Formats: sequence, C-alpha cells, structure tokens
Amino acid sequence: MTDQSTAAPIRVRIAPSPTGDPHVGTAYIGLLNLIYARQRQGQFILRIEDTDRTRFVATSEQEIFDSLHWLGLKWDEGPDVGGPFGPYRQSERTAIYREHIEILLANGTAYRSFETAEELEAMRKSQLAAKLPPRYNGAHRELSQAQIDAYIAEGRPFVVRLKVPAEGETSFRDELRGEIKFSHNNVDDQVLMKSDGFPTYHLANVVDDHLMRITDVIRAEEWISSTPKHVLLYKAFGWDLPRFWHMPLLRNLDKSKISKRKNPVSLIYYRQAGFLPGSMLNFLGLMGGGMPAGGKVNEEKNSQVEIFDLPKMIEQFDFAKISLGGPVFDLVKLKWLNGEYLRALTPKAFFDQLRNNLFSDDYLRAIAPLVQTRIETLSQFGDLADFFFRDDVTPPQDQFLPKKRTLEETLAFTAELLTVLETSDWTTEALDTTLRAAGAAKEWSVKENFMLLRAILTGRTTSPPLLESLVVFGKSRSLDRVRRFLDTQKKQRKP
RNA sequence: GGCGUUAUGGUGUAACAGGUUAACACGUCGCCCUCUCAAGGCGAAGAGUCCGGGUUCGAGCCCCGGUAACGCUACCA
Repeated sequence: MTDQSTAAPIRVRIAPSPTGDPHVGTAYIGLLNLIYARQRQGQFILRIEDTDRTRFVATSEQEIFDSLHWLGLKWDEGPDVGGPFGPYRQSERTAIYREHIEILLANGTAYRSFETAEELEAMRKSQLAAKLPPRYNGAHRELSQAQIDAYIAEGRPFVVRLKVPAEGETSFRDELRGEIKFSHNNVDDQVLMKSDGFPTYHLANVVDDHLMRITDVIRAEEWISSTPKHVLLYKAFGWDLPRFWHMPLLRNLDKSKISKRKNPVSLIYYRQAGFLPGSMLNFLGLMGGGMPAGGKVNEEKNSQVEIFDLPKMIEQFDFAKISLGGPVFDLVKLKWLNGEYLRALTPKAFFDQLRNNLFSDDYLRAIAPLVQTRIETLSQFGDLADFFFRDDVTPPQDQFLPKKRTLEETLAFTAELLTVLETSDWTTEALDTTLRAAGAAKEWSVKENFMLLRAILTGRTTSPPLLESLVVFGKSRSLDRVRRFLDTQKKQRKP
C-alpha cells in the first residue's frame, strides 16, 4: 500500500515557509529533491507554505526564490513559474482546504474543538507539572451535534482536530530506515485547521502533496514524529501514500540542529559574505553521504579534491548510500572548499566575481554617500569603510565597553539588542525605533547604545552613521557580526 | 518525562553480499619551497569502529541488552 503506481511520473517538492531568511537547510533538502527528480526524469516543484500568518514575512518569498536561483536550483512548477497543479502558494488555496476539512468532518475522522488557546495552554502546563506528556485531553471528541450547533450559534471560535483512533498503531515505511511504528497513544489529536480558518502544516501538506501528485516526500528528519499523523490523514481521505524519505538534519558543531544562534544559516549571508554558489552546492551535496566514496573522485593522483557540480551529482549521487547520522555543517571545510573554487577561477573570472559581488556598483553606490563628507582624500575611503569589505572585525574591549558599564552588563545588553534586531525591519527608521526602545527599556543612553553597536559592527569608535551602515551592510551579515562578537567574548571569558 | 531516530579519528565520509596493519578529504603539527602570508609538495600524530554480551574460523558490518546524542512533544513549520 505504500507505493504509488510505478508508472506514475516521479514528482517531488520542497515546501519552504516565508517566515524569515532563506535557510541553508532549505537549500540542502532542495538539492536532494532536485537530484532525485533529475535522476528519474521527474518533476521538481516549489510550494510556498505561508499558512502561519503570525510569522509571515513579506519579503521572504522573493528572497527564497532569489537564493535558490543563486544556487542554480531550478524548479519545474512553482508560484512564480506556474504549472498544471497550482496555485502553488498555500494562502491561495484556503478554499481547497475548507472543502477537504468538510470531508473529514463528514466521515468522522476529524472534529471541532472549542477550547480557547488559553485553556489549552493551562491544560498543557498542568500536565507538564504532573510530569505527564502534554496532549489534548479529547474533551470535545464526542460532542453531540446539538452541543456543536449551540457553540457555533454562539459564535464560539473552534479548531478542527484529527480524530486519532484510541487504540492500535500506525506504521509506515521510511525508505532509508525501514518500518517505523507509532502507537496511537503517542499520537496527539493534531489541529488541522486553526481558528483563523487557515490550515496547519499537517493538513495543507497532505492535501497539497496529494493534489499535486507528489510521489516522494523527501524532507528533513524532524518530520518523522509527525508522519503518523500524515499517514492517518491519507487514510482518512482514502488516498495512496507517497514514499517517505527523511534526510539527516544539518547540525551545529555541538551536534544540535543547525541554528542561527550557533552558525550562520541564512543563504543571504553566505551570498553576501562571498561564498560561490558552486562551492555551497558542492558542500551541501557532501553532507550526509550519497556521493561515491564520500566525495573521493578516483585514485588518480591530485584528483582527490571533492569537486562536484550539479550534473555530476545527478550522475553519481546514490540515495541508498545516504548515511543517517546528522552531519555537522563545518564552516571551516566550507571555506576551504570555497577557496578551491576561487583558485580554480581564471583571473578574469575572479576579477568579475570581485567586481560583481564585493565591489559591485550597487554596493559602492550605497556606501559612497556615507563617507563622502567624512574624508579628504579618496584613499581615506579604505580607512573609514573597511568594515564593509571584511569578513569579521574584532573590537578591543576599550573600544566597545562604555565607561560606566561592566563587561557583564554590556554583554547582557548586547544579547538583548540581538533579540530585538532579529525581528526588526531593516530600515533606518525601524532600526532607530527598535534601538531606542531597547536602550530605554534597559536604561542605556542612546549614546552608549549606538556606540556599542558601532564598535561591534565596524570594529572602531569612528565610523559612518550607524543606522545607514547597518542597512547597507544588510541584516544577515550585521546580525552575524553581533552573534560572533558575543561568541568571541563568551569564549574569551570562559577558559 | 513520553515517543522516535541515530551512533566509524576533532569534522565530513569510505570499507564488495562479514575476510589482511580501518581508507580519503578538512582541520592540527612538522619539513620543503619562499622577501612575508597563502597556495603547492612531502611527512606525522590522531579512531580499533558508543559500551557489554553473543553468533562465526573470522564482525565496523549479523543478533540481544544497555548508554549517549539528537529530533518531536504548539491554533510553528
């Protein structure tokens, strides 16, 4: 029952959410999906999962497109290129989800649940306090039609939940690991449709994958525990299951799931910091095995360098050879690989890279007005604007530490700044508001506040205007600089 | 806590369907080249394959039992 007709054309997809910077993990899973599709003359689809209105970021979708294109990952169907199974943006498919939720409500595999978010939160807390696994208590599983009608007439908001069978288990086949079983005791009655009428991931994902004729779901390992819910949904609709492939999770150096706190994860960062798309793709392809002999080309002398481009990966990548331990995303090795790519460039191509990226007209045009009034000879440009072109800066303590502050409170305040900056819009106006508010909240003067950030960003106490500099330097790289600063300070204090 | 997944040097990976001193790359260290730094060349250290049992003439590969790490445990994906 797991296999779709073998004659059906292979169709795979990635389904990123536009909730922030395009993630390196999206590129990783995207690459794997693309390789899988190309190896089998299949189709690769991009679907935007924008059902979470609270985390939605307007610019994010375009950034996902741009970053993926930068890497050379091309999709056959998607919101921007269209296709026969659209729309490819979930926010444009709400009518479809409503229709489908009606089917489940009608055949008794889902039910309305009228508790408020606060009630649920309270329930969760008390369960946790009692050391019980936090799960929905099923209070509204068997509401009578009369009660339901009454609640609805009252105008009480509700969510729709999956009615997981009380007994038994659900098992499915993971193509890389074999059979995986979950007892229904451990599968919660997942919310399928939120009270705002938007579907959750679980519903939208299953419905779309079926409607878009997806044959193989290739996604990250973190989804394994919710797969039984998805399987139950396919069954509830009476649909065939796709194949499931759960890929190992990219990790930080400490083996935890890769995160911006410990590692740059934004593709925008990597692009702006001057990594070449080819080396990034090559590196990603090496993560988790799959390539012959772990990336060793052959026994010939001098040809052991792990150089793979997309066509080569499509030719040689073997999904059966994927190793399941979570690979550490090792920035040191990525840099080495990128260096290899840089050195392999012709002098002309290398010059073009510099000219089109680090020293692009756009970048220089944005920086120029910030320094024009501050220099007397053109060569002083370098003295003042060097931080725009550097990988990192390290301000000495006497530069960043305000006179009246201890190192302790300064670092705490910096961490505070980091959190508010992460969610701030990246315009001078927004940054001004954000920073002033954060400073006021902790009783840091604007001067102390701005000076601190200036030192972190530029490595000195004299610089072009802070806000404008932040904007020009970009959000990803600016935040990375703050994180690295914090990290360096932490490491210096510990040992 | 519950459930699930995983486990080869510091890191990424190899090791045919169990068969010699566990291989390659990054990193580290040393030497050579050299005005410096890289790059490049040469070399070294570093794992006995998470631990404990078992099967076998023989186990990193098979079986059993532990442990640890990670993931999930939301009206987020």
